[in-house]
Amino acid sequence: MRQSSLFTKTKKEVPKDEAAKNAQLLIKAGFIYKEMAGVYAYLPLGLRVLEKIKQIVREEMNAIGGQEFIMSAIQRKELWEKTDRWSDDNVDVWFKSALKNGTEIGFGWSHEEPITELMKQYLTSYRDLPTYVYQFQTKLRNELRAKSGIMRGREFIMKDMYSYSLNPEQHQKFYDAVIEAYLKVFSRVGLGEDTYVTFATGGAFTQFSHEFQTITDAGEDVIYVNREKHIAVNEEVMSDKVLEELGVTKEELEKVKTAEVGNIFNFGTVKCEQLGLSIVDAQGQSVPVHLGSYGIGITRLMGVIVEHFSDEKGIVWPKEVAPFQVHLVSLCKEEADVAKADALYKELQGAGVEVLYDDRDVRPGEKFADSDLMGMPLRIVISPRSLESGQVEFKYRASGEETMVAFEQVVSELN
RNA sequence: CGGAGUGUAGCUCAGUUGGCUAGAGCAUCUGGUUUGGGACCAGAGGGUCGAAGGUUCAAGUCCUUUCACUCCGACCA
Repeated sequence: MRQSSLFTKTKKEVPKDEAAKNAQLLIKAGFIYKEMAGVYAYLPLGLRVLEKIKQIVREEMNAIGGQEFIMSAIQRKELWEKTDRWSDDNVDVWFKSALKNGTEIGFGWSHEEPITELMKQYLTSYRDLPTYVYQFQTKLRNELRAKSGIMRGREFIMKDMYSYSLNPEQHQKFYDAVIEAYLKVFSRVGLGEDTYVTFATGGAFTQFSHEFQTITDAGEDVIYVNREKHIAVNEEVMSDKVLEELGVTKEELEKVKTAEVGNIFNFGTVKCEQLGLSIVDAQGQSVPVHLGSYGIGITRLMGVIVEHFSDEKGIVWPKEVAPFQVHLVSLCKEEADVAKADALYKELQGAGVEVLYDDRDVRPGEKFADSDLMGMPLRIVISPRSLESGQVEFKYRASGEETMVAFEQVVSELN
């Protein structure tokens, strides 16, 4: 994409009402726009990052048998009454409205109820199990206080997956597969080192649920980790008894701030019993289904990545989620040089390289500052100076390493 | 929802005890000079001073109400 046609612009100063580093950088660099507290628009560059993250998640969910679809954001009141989660006393994040005829509706803050209702039409036999479905959905939550930029919004995108299993064994098998898949996701987006499967409150069905917590000062949670054993326990379930069960001592644990990027639950059969989802087993008996719920906050994950990968100059996108792999920065002015820059741009595009081409007529300093701020993994500078020797300059955003590459060798150098 | 703070140009901000046509920097536009780390010179456009009501000869400034935003806390299946 030519930067001269990109409608967004970078800013030198950020709005003073934005304190979170992730939002400051993303706004400065033109990736997001703040509509109101906790509500952000994703601009072209930001959208590309979101899509990159979604694609990684999609691949890993498909790999363990997930089927993607998408539900509605508008939900019926009746379903939530069946599980006693419609009342504002029980769930305080509801956005609610009403149809013209007075029928009350809610805007989905979660989808366990409606999806299970939907599944009643399709899951009728033990032969239909297990079934795994997931979606990327905009969740709406009327948070009392939005904070931390895109890490805790009132409107955000979540990948939520649900498993319908015949029995505890079948459920557990998938649950374990999800843990592995999630770890792959966080590893692929560059957060593997600092993301821990964390024991957390499990609710009524199991002793623990599992959270995926990424170490970051911007986080809202506190967990205790043992980096060597890669064991982590949420502060809320820390006790001598728990530590003993996990085989670690307090002294071996380090207290860290984290952001929850994923969470998985076992609902047992309770939810399906409440909503009336049962199937006929091999013996011809009607039995309730085991439900599991698995979430990854896509937009939050983007925020955590920015918090994690940035320096004083701007964002440092991991290759896997960068909006473009290459930022081609042209300092060329003369017609012949510009033609060479254009040619290189086309060549890169032709080779399937995602390239943002800074063809703007602005001074070099501004281009470099913008390039650092926007944070593509590789910057290729083409200028009269470099072309004198028939070369371009490669500069890697993360390491700062610079090398000169012959004009003709650029594409092959990238492979 | 409790506590604290802030609303003046697209962004960051100044504006004294109420007083003349509301300012600066950045950004934008025009012309010129520049061209490897956010340049410089000259000029231009851009404002119902968050909103509503009130006091006053006179309100960005004082009073009342209200809305929004930020931070701390509580909350976060």
